[in-house]
Amino acid sequence: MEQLLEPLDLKVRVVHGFSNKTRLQILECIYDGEKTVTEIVEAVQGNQSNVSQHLACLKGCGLIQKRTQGKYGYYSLRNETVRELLRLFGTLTLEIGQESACCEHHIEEA
Amino acid sequence: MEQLLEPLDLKVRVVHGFSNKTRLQILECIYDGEKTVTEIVEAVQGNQSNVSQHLACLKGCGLIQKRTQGKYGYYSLRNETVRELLRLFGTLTLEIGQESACCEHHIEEA
DNA sequence: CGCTTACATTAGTAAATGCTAATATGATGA
DNA sequence: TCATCATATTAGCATTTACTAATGTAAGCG
Repeated sequence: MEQLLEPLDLKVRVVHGFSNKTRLQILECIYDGEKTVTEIVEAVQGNQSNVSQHLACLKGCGLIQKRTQGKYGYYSLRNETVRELLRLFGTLTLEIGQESACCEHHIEEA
Repeated sequence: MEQLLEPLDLKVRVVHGFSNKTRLQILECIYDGEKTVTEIVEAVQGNQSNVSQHLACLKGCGLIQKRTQGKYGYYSLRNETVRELLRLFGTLTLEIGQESACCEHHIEEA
């Protein structure tokens, strides 16, 4: 029911997983180990439905994995590569610092 | 005219730069060195206006830099961290392979 | 100068995305 | 088995995003 994706499309999908504030928060909050949905909701101060949707997105993108135990769902990062990417995003963000302007249609210099 | 962004928002903006097919193609096509806009347009088989907009976006996000010489604009990756991130995206994509499902509202398993 | 090349910008639109609110499901325990 | 807790799913809407087409600008050249 789904056709094979060419590598580039696959890559876009993977990258896309990182590109949202809530999802980044989720990823960072499980950086050190698995957490339940409720714990994640608290950590990112989000709403349950919203976080749940983002978790599904992240899982669909392959960035995280889920382990179910009883009524709890435990989410964790997929592997070290994901962790390494998160680290590098931090590094790059520091390098770019406040220089980076706006990405939207109306680019204004700081 | 622009307020300081908190680190997380800055990071979101940076990540966002990577999260589009055309932008990813642009970044990969200048992976090995600077290129002019025309060269990039050809490489990604895009339309000039569209590519130009994405270049502005990438520059705004801080992922690339521009050097102007005469009527030519040469674009190149910002630094090694950007290059490293591109490499890691490739790695992670391979790791995830075709497992990754769809990120949209209608998640269908392959 | 006027034409052409290289690139940027604007406007409008279609599509993708993210959010909230409401509801559903499934495990647990009184 | 009924109530509750943990989580998932759905629907609808508002916002953001990406694309195309048209136009603007500046450099180079005859």
